[in-house]
Amino acid sequence: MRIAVAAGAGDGGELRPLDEDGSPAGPAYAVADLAGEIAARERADAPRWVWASSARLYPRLLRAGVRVARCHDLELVENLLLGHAGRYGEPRSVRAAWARLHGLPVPPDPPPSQEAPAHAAQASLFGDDDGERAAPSDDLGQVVEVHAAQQRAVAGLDGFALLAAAESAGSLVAAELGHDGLPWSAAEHDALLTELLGPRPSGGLRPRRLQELADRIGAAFGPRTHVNPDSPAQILKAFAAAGLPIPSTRAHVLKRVDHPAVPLLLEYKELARLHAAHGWAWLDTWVRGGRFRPEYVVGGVVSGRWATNGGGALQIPRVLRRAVVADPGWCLVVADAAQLEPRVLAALAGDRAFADAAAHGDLYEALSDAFRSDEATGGLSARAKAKLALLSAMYGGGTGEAVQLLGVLKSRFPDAFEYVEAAARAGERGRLVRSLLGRTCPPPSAGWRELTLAADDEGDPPDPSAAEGVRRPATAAQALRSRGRFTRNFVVQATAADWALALLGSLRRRLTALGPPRLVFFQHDEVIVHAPAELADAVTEAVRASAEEARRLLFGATPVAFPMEIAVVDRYADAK
DNA sequence: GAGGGAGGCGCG
DNA sequence: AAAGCGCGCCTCCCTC
Repeated sequence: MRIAVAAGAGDGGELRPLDEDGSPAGPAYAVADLAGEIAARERADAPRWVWASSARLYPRLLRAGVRVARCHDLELVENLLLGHAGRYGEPRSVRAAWARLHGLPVPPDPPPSQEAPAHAAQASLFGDDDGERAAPSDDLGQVVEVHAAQQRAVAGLDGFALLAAAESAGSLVAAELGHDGLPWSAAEHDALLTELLGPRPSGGLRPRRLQELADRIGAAFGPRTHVNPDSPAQILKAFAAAGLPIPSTRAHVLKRVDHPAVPLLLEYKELARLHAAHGWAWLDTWVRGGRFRPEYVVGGVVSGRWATNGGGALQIPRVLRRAVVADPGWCLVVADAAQLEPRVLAALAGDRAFADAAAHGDLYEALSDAFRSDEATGGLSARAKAKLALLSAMYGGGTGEAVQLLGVLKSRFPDAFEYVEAAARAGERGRLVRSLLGRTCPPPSAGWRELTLAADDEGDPPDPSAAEGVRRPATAAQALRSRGRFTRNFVVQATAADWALALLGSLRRRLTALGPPRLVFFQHDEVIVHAPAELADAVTEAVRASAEEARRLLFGATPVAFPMEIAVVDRYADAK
């Protein structure tokens, strides 16, 4: 059973029961308390809720204490359908979708980010929690019509029903992650910063440790020399003046330079980044009541990975993991899909030998026999060679010694090799590639087509569009290779995202059955569940069962295993 | 003073 | 030793 929902401008809204195919199964009706009505119908029927956008609607329900099991997120599904049709980036709102159905002018999507938590404090000045109440109310007729059209479209595309359901489940998870928050100890965070940087400085001053390093860096270049270590340009100049010209100030470049300033600079860079990106200012902005509440953006990455809006939740430095601490009597179940992308390739390609190697344990170790005899890459262990070959195949690398290793991969695991090669060739021809469930890569830009059509053999002209200021490959050959690397990687990364989404949906359902445990973190191939300590084993089992369910949903009877590395800990830093 | 590109680095 | 894919977000520094 499905129920379409249109949120009103205030607390009310309109609803209408639907059949699976989207046709109305009863009359529309209005209610004054939408959250209350949804709670009641959820208890009675647990329908699949059909609404414009979980990101806009569901936080309001969560604040009212209402959780739902299933939904159909029209904006996210519209986005998937548009992408599949090669119309990536067209407006995805219900209004826009409805206009397209009727051949009417399509309104642009409202600019994102107005509902970001960072702006919530500002918005509340105007009596507005996070902007959703100010949004114009949904039109129930449009919701019903767009949903029916989507159901027809989805039914005609292989895998898409699962993709739409998984993306929608993801939208519920994302809102719940933002609502529940990651347990975060401000005291631990502050202690770590103080340990590494010195006490919190007042004003905009550098912390003591950074100032010391900055002074010593200047002194290393000469008496009374002043170099701002935050300025790559000044650092380059200082090294040039010292007779050591360097192409950039990246850490790996500096490491090869013999100069007393180098170790100081490397330490400065590391600490300065921690201070700037995750220092006291971050703590003040993002942590409230012992929780870090990032805003996840489902489908924020073309491959189907999630992005976040502010707070950098997907880039939390490893040193800060000691600030992620379970509540007393609770634990963190930290679970990580081991070697997910090469396993996905193994399952996708149906390469018998490769899939057998991926059937259990350490995939790279299992493959390493094939690379043991390779002489070309001296120092590396056979396992390291196997890993390098795989990464090169999936990322489109393969310069230098990796060329040799790719040759081994090609001869020993031809189907796996061919799978990514075919994706690369498709990309170079300007074609679209898709994940297993049908998520589709964006088409190449007009500039790419122009460049690659204009000069399709060697001797490419310099890029005439450079004047536009857009960073572009200089030659057609570069553009082609770049696009090939993108599509080559897309098929693997996007199918890994399919799998992760299926995992999340399954795990969410199992955790709901357990009661108190909550998903509190998700990062591409890793989840954290916050649970009462006595439920740790049950949660661990739920994670394993979910990984297995995701494998079966995507790949059926593949021999490829998707093992989870799971740790039950008090703090995130103690996992692996 | 805002805006944005470049350089750099955090995560997977 | 580094590189090949996908991101967000910091500071610097230049342009408008």
